[in-house]
Amino acid sequence: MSFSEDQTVAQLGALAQATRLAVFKTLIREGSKGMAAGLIASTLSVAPNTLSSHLSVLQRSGLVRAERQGRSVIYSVDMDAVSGLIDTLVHDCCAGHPEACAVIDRSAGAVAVGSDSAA
Amino acid sequence: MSFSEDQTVAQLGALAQATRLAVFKTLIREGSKGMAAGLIASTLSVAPNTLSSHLSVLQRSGLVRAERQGRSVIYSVDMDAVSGLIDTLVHDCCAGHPEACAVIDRSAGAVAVGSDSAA
DNA sequence: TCGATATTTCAACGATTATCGAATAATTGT
DNA sequence: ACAATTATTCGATAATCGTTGAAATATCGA
Repeated sequence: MSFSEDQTVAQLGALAQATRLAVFKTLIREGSKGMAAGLIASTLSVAPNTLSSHLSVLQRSGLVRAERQGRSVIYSVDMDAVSGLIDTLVHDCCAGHPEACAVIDRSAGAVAVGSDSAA
Repeated sequence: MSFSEDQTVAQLGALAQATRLAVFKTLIREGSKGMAAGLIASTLSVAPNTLSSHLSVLQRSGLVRAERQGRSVIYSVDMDAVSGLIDTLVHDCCAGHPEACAVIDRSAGAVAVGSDSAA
């Protein structure tokens, strides 16, 4: 269920750019309903062709899906992939040092570390 | 307590490179005791000067700290920064759609989403 | 089929990145 | 002061990245 190191790097890289992170956040907000490429472009004031290349990076990383719908292409976040990425990060952080995760438990608030099903 | 978007991008970018992700994992495993730059270099078979530039990226992002100890420079992970990054990611994922986080809760195993103190 | 809409692809460019060899600091022991 | 150890900085180079304008593709409606 976990990701290869290469894929993790690709997914982190996909989010490690201001425009793409903004796209990601926008898509997350839209949920499973997704959003058309053109609407994302106008919402974020990004040129359609520039956005297209960013969307392709996000899609290639697996964090985002695309589905043609008439003239539009609807993009949406693959929540399983996102949770997998977060899972990988959290798992790496706890590697060999479960007590290190206490920090995450405490300061994050929204994240609680429990069983180790992620191994 | 949260990070600016720029800092989030910088931190994701710091991890979005194979060598740096390997350094990060190695340092996580060493915990608060940290590890000398040279030892990291030989452990990962990376040239000292190349590693130095990667360490500087990690340090500039805030994910990693450096402390001079005699001739060596000991690097260690700032767990607060790591938990902050994970917190930010999780928070973004839940933005406006708390039910989306159910996926994280289910598939991640090690991550459970509870109260929304991250807002 | 034609024109309009929506998106992607292509070629080119400047900017950034990862790596290397060599030179430069900083620290320690003699 | 000198040599040895540890790490960083400096140029240079090849590769990758983000953006742009123009052209191409796909879909729909008249």
